[in-house]
Amino acid sequence: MNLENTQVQMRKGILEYCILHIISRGEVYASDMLDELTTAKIIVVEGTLYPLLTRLKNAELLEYKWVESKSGPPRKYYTLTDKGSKFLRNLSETWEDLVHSTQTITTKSNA
Amino acid sequence: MNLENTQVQMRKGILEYCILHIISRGEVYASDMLDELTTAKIIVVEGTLYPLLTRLKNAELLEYKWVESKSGPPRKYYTLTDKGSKFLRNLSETWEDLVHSTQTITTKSNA
DNA sequence: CAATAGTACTTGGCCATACATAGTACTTTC
DNA sequence: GAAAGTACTATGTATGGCCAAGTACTATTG
Repeated sequence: MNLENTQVQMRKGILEYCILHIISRGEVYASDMLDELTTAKIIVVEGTLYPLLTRLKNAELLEYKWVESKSGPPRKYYTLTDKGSKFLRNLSETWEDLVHSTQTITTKSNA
Repeated sequence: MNLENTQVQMRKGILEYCILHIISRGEVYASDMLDELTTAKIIVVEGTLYPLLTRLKNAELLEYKWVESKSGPPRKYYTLTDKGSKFLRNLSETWEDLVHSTQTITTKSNA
């Protein structure tokens, strides 16, 4: 058990939430997402993102279409399905609750 | 992949953070923690909490002393070690960053 | 037109945590 | 001394993030 481990654990699920959010705002492909996550200081590597997208697609929360690119191979542009939108709304609630609960714990002073 | 799974994943690491925080405020034993977590709407079962405490102790972030109880078996009262305090401070930073990053993503409107 | 570099996506294996479930040990109460 | 309650322990499972290596397509370049 070390700090790095716990930090990794803390990210679990949150990444999924962020990805869904980014896609909910419009069609994007993987590199777009990586850029936005990096800007928000959430560093993600390909080996994390691609499998996640595949899982989300298999769960029918996402769908994609191939779009040809002028500079390289074609790209998968993702959009949310209806199921994905619903899922995201639920997840938002969960996240808000979690943040609130954590705040309750961490801002409580010595009794 | 379903909602429940992701919710479970979201808790990972955060629980550890909350536990450390609760202990940082003074000597407590497991049931105290369960009560406080439940009050904050973080539902935890024994099978999750006890192994976590053992892990934290083995990592030398916690130490405990046995205290006899008037109503049942003796209890382990936990306190943070110096190492634990440092760990908690690091974790606080990680958590704050994560919340902030997530907010950056989720409050961004359609570009 | 091979060879190289760059972009986009894929795959397999590893690890740590949360959880379910069952079990041990001690104390009080009737 | 049997039952109920409290506190802690042990085992096995599943999941997601990560590392690392690999595939496939396009554009450039000598």
